[in-house]
Amino acid sequence: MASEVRARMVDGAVQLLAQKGLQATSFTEVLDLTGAPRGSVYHHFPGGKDQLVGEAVGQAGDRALELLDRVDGAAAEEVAAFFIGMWRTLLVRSDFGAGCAVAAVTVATDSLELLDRAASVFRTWRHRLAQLLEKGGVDPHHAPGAAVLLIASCEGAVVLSRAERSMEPFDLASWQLQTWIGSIAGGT
Amino acid sequence: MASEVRARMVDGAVQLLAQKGLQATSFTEVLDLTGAPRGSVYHHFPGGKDQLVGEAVGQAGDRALELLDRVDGAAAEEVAAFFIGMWRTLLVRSDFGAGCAVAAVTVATDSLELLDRAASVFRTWRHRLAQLLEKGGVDPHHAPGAAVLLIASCEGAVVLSRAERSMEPFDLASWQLQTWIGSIAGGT
DNA sequence: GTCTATACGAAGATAGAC
DNA sequence: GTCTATCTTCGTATAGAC
Repeated sequence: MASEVRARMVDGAVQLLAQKGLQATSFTEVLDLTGAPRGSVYHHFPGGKDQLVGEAVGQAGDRALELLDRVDGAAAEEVAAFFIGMWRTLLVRSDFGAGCAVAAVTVATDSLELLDRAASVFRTWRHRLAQLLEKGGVDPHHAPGAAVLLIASCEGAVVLSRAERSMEPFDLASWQLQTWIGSIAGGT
Repeated sequence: MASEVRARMVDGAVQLLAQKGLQATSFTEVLDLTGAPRGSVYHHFPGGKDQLVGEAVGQAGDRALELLDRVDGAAAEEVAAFFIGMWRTLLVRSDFGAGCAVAAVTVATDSLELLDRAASVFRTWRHRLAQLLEKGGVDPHHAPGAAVLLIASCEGAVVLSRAERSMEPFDLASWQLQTWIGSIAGGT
């Protein structure tokens, strides 16, 4: 299939963004990682690197969103635990080598379009998470706030744990988070 | 003075890291920003870019630490509010153009030394913040956890707000954070 | 769709004069 | 301490053949 190579390149870009950041996500690296043919880079991505990275950001956003479907209808505590678990798994599997691809782009790009793409992903996550938390028992008034704090905390905790190459900061932060979610979900 | 130029370069590097990330923190950019003379780059930083960036990370860490001295002895709620306020000010003053220099390095470097430097900064922040929170009324058992969550949340919230170019995510997250701190500080 | 060749710029780094 | 010149490597991007 024609787009198989294309899809692999986008996936590879997601991985590289998460692991090495925007700079190191060069065509050369993506090609090395995916085994995609050099000659077809600008065939698939006439918009160049920004297009590839933009699609990678979208891809990373979609993937997380799909995963969240698994806890649709679950209790708020489980929703939070699952979301936290997603990030924890990323850290453990990559041995602290990977973080959030979307955040990596956000702090390193000078393109407003890429920034908009990242913003769009974050907004979608926030919305979906708030929806799930509300369904799971969180006061509708508090759900949006709980969703942002959950996302922000995980994003930040991932950075701390990557720097320290230890789960300790992440686990410590997520523990607080979980008990907090428990308190606003149960005690309304 | 001899080290004046040097200090300006480190400060410039901090600023560039926060605004444009590790890649864009090149000697050229630092020189343009600070007006420092080209010829003395490797005189002041024989270790090259990594040395400059490493010192910038340390500098950024120290600066935040110094600021925190202002709330030594204050109530936990005030300590949290002040820490949050530091990040808020950064976002507002830079019009969402700047974030955390330490985090920017963490997600983009492949140097273990730089990662260690970043880890060291985060650990110092955690320790100092926990100390202040404890002094301000937080249960000693909970202080370290509260400190990590505070730092992680702010780091993440800054990223969300930079992407969306709006204070809304940051303010929403910090609001949750403040009420939470209030609950663990007052209600022990 | 994929190849090779190539243009162009920018980055990090070094050497030697002043 | 600072300057200029230069080397090397790597990145993005384009052109034209297959």
